[in-house]
Amino acid sequence: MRYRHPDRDQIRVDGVLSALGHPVRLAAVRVLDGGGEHNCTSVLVELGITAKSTMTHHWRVLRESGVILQEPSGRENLLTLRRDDLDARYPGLLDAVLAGARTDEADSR
Amino acid sequence: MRYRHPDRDQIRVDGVLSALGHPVRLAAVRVLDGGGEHNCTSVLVELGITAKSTMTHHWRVLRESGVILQEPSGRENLLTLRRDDLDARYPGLLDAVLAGARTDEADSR
DNA sequence: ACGACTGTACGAATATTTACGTACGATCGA
DNA sequence: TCGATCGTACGTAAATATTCGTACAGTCGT
Repeated sequence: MRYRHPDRDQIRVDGVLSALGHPVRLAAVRVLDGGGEHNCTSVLVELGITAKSTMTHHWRVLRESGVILQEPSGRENLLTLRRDDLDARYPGLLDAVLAGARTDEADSR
Repeated sequence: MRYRHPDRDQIRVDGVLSALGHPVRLAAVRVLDGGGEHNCTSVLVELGITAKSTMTHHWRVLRESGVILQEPSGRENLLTLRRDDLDARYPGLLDAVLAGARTDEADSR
């Protein structure tokens, strides 16, 4: 299956913010930002999510808001952060969000 | 009436993002960022919102997520952006979001 | 071909969000 | 004091978001 991703110019900041404004999705984005190759299951396991179908929903939200790319490869679905597009359209936004997530994490421990 | 605002340390980035991830609230924040003194009604009029009670709801979301301050003054409610707190806790985030909103606006015209 | 694996689609249940009307409390000016 | 103004509280309705189970389609290794 092939997905429709918004073009860089079609990305909207309110969509990005509401996509990232959910703990599970923000955590998923942090995993993708951590580097390495990821598919749906590997992130799901890392986050401790129980249902695959729940995660499918979150992937869709992230994909349709322009935050991630989903590329089928064999039976897997490779996931990447659209860092180039986000940095080009919203300079500094993604980094500020990721840094903020680290701040919160440090604070709650 | 006096409101409870979260301390700077209690602000969480997912709360901020989901608060800003709504077109009306993002627009309201842009108005506050524009400078000048604002109360609930002045922003409501500027945004063309119909119901005051709807806006009350959005003010609560923005206040409880730590994005704005609401300070009663006479019969009005003075609204200010918590720029200092947000900049201190999440450097660059607010500016990136506001710049992003301008990018989107320019693109859709 | 077979079974295991990856991920989606769909429907359902639940929870949350959004929007609005109405009523009310507090404040201000005359 | 009276009437107008500011904003909230509450209830309600509708829309959306979240989560999960089940079923299924496609891919891989043997």
